[in-house]
Amino acid sequence: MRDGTNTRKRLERCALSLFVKKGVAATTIKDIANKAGVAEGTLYRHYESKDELAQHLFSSAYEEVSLQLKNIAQTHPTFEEKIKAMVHFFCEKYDEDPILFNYLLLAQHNQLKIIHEKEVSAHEFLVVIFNEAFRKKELAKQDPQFCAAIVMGIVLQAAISRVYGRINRSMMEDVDALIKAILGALYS
Amino acid sequence: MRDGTNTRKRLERCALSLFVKKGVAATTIKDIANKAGVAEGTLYRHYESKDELAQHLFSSAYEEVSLQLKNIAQTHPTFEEKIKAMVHFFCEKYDEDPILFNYLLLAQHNQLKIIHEKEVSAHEFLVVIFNEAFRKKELAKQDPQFCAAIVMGIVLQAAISRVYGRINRSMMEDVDALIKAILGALYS
Amino acid sequence: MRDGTNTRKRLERCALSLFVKKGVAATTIKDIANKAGVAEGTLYRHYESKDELAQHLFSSAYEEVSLQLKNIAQTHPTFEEKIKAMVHFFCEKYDEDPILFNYLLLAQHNQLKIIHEKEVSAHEFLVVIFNEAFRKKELAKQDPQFCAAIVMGIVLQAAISRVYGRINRSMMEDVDALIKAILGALYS
Amino acid sequence: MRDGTNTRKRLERCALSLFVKKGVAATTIKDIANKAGVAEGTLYRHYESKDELAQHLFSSAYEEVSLQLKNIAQTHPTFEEKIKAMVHFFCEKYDEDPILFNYLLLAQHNQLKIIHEKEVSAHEFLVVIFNEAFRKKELAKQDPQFCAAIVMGIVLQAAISRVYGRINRSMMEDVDALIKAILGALYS
DNA sequence: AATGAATGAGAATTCATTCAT
DNA sequence: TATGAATGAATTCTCATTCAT
Repeated sequence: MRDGTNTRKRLERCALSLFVKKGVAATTIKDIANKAGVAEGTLYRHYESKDELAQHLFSSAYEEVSLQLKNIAQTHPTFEEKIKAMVHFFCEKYDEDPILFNYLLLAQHNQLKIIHEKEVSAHEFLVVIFNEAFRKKELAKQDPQFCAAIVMGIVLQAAISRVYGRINRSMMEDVDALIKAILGALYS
Repeated sequence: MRDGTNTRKRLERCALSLFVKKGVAATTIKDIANKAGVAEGTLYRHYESKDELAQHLFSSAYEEVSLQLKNIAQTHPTFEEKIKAMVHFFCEKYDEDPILFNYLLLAQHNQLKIIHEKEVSAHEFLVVIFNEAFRKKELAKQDPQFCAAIVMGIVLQAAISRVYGRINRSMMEDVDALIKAILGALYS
Repeated sequence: MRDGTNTRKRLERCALSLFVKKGVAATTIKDIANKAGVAEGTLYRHYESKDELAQHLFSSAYEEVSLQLKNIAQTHPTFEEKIKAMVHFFCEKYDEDPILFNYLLLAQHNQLKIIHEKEVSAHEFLVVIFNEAFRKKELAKQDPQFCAAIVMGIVLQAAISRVYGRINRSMMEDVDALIKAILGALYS
Repeated sequence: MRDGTNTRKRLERCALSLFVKKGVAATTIKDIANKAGVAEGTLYRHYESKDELAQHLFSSAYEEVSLQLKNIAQTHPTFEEKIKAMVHFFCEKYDEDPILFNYLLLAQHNQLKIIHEKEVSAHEFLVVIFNEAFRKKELAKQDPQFCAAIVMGIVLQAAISRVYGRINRSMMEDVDALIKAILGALYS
């Protein structure tokens, strides 16, 4: 009996790169099937619809990253260590699978609503961490949402610069600079 | 008596908010016409196509902002003043018309072709300014693309936090904090 | 401005005859559009889907007939007169638009569930009438559902015999014979 | 160890109830396979196609019933006895396997081609019997098609009332009432 | 300018059937 | 015999655009 795992993986990778290159709406089932070298109908054996595929790609990656971020935050005692570890983790992950990460970055503006409902956004984690830091007097009290925006903004824009080819280094090569910038912005 | 200018304006505002909420591809002519309270065909009295409308909305706003940004950069002598003025301008513009600005922000992920063709993204302005600052020793030499990413990241994420309702203040209320954070990140 | 009423009517008549001839499932949008001489997309300007069209054809006709039957039952005092008038009405209606009626007959096995929910089936009317007749001692007490089945069975099968070409007369030509048969069956 | 006969029987029963519930066209191979707890492909070990299965279910039951009906008609001398025996047989058969019988009843509206090809519908039997009765002066001369419609209508509607749960008794419990009604209708 | 019915190309989806295991 | 992944033709449906009014 044929094993569909391979086809499924191929479909996901092909869809991913097309979604990143052209956007979900502009990518057709035909595009994906052609690229994956299967018939159009095959996609529907694995996913109920194009949207479900787009969703699945987003959610599964997003949830995994979110969970790991949470873990990392918990295993580090001080605020500064938490931030360092999280940025480090993010850079590592990005370099590991830039296409998947690019999808995560670009898709967030369309699919984040769903994630919002699940209340597991990275943004919210950061808010929790900031509130804890304020309580422990590790950082001068400010709007945690504002602080979270700074951290997210710096890291995400660094990644987006890679999407558009403005920076070609790996994220890990900039990890220290990123951490320094973030802490500089927060402690300024 | 119907006034064509009014219809046009209404179509643009309705299109804009729908484009921001659902994305250009997912917004149909019918959506726009319904929201504007006109017939579907009416849109074609004002624009050749949906794409032309999307383009027009982007370009007209973008051009104005670009021009003003360039102006600001030229009228301020030092690097720090330039940055301050630009962030100030950005916040002001955002508060003036958040929906239009959100469209400008989010469109970068959908209509990149346009921006690239014009080769005049805000990012590129920043790179020029950074290179000048390095030349003038106003700032320790670094990768200007990296620096630009930091500035853009902080400002854009602050705006995006407003899109998602995480921050409800005006941008101008945060303008000083934003400038402080940016300079803190750059000089760290 | 073009008036869609004509197109709509034509679509309904064409759909109706195709549904009767081949069944709803076996009739394609293309079939209907071709027969009506319009583009396939046109159907969707008038109905959300093929199913909605099938449903609409059924419901609107069924509801009208049910309502009229109810009226007739109320305007006749005795049980026998009620039955006579209802059978008369049914025969008249059938002859007026046999295709629509055939659709009603054949579709009932697929769509009657929906009607059931509305509690307006002809069967239920009959039950009410029989209960009243039992109360008034116009008829020996029996299971009203059983009696209703007899009335419905005789009338509907006479109509179905026309669908399949076994009988070619109009229903009105058999109206007296039908009434006689029904009363004979009930009073036996 | 799997027994092929069992699988086949299960497939048939599952298909049957689905065909009755949703109609042949609306029932998918997947539906049947899922309900039977086998893979989709398995069905094709037993039947060439979905249509062959639908056909087979119909034909095998139909043939048996037809043959027995013919037999009954021949072994009873008088018209009244023939009718009584046939109704009796019909009720017995229905109670024996209501689902199969419902399929037989409802299939006439979907698979008429088959019946017509065989030209041996119950309706035609009745016509022959009626013509004989007219010849023997057992019944006043009328349109045999009309008479057949009365008999079929009463019996089928009684069965259909069971499909829709309006009557919950077995058919055999109503057999005498049915015969009385039929004769009442015919001799009226 | 405005309308909204009609178009038709193209996209998404369904599903009976085949086939490698 | 059994499996279920894969196929692909057929079908449904969408929607930007055109056009008669």
